[in-house]
Amino acid sequence: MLDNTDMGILHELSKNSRITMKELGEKVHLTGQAAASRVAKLEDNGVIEGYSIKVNQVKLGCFIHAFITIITQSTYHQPYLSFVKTQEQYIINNYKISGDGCYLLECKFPSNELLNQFLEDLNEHVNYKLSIVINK
Amino acid sequence: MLDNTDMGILHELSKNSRITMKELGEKVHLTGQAAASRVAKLEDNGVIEGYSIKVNQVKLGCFIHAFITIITQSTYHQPYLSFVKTQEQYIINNYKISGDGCYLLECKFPSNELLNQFLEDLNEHVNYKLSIVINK
DNA sequence: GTATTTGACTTGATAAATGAAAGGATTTGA
DNA sequence: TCAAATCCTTTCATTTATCAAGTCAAATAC
Repeated sequence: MLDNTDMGILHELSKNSRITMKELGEKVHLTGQAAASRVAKLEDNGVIEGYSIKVNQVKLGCFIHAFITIITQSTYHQPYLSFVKTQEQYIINNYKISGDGCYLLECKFPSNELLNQFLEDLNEHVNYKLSIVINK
Repeated sequence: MLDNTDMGILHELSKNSRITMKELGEKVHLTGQAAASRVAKLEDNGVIEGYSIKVNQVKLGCFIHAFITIITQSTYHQPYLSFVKTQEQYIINNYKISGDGCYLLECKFPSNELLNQFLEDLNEHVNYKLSIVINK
């Protein structure tokens, strides 16, 4: 389904998705037009889901990057899920997981105060274990 | 430092980083040239770290998305870190964390067999707790 | 209070990329 | 063997990006 050229295209676009089709073509030994049509095909069949940017959260004022393992006593998760929806500014991802916990919440916070407030609010619905990212 | 227009630019580029500067300008009520110069400034001061794509890992044959909490008995982490470097094809992120464990490893695997092999190899250096992502 | 500087934007000209259409290899299947 | 399909290249018209002035307003200095 995908050949080495396609993998090369995905690799190059992962490094820099704003590259021109002409440059991309040069990297994988195609003309710009051929590269563009390959990329269009990768979009059509859903391999490429979208184009995004990497934002430096620290420079945006979010110093704290945390993973929070969610443990629910209740089998009724809706209160937790509703709460998460109200906290979108802090949430990067909410994974439903198997293993140690029901959900793994990836979050960012601009201060310990706001993290503390978030945890207090969170604790009204579920228990949790907190892990702070020190380095990547 | 960053005004609402800059936030709008970051928002639009997060949704689609391949938008033309002309279109981006229209969305935030600027000319293409003004938008391009704002974006250049955001790149220069490090707010925008890069441009990337979202790849559908399932379509690439990686069905299993896992978080592995790493617990080391030894204070000497180098064997683990060296091992991780040899397994780049499976590793999405390796976070050093505080809390329950020393590292949080985000991985993808094309099969249970390869996950199993990975865990066996991993277990030669450290202990771990495995969480499989069911949903996002 | 006026002049100067600075920053952010617009305009306009030029260079570059994109998109569409046509055509040429190569492969596939009847 | 022939026809169809796939993938690529070439060409050209159109769109976009880039660079250099030029405008405007606010801040700063004299």
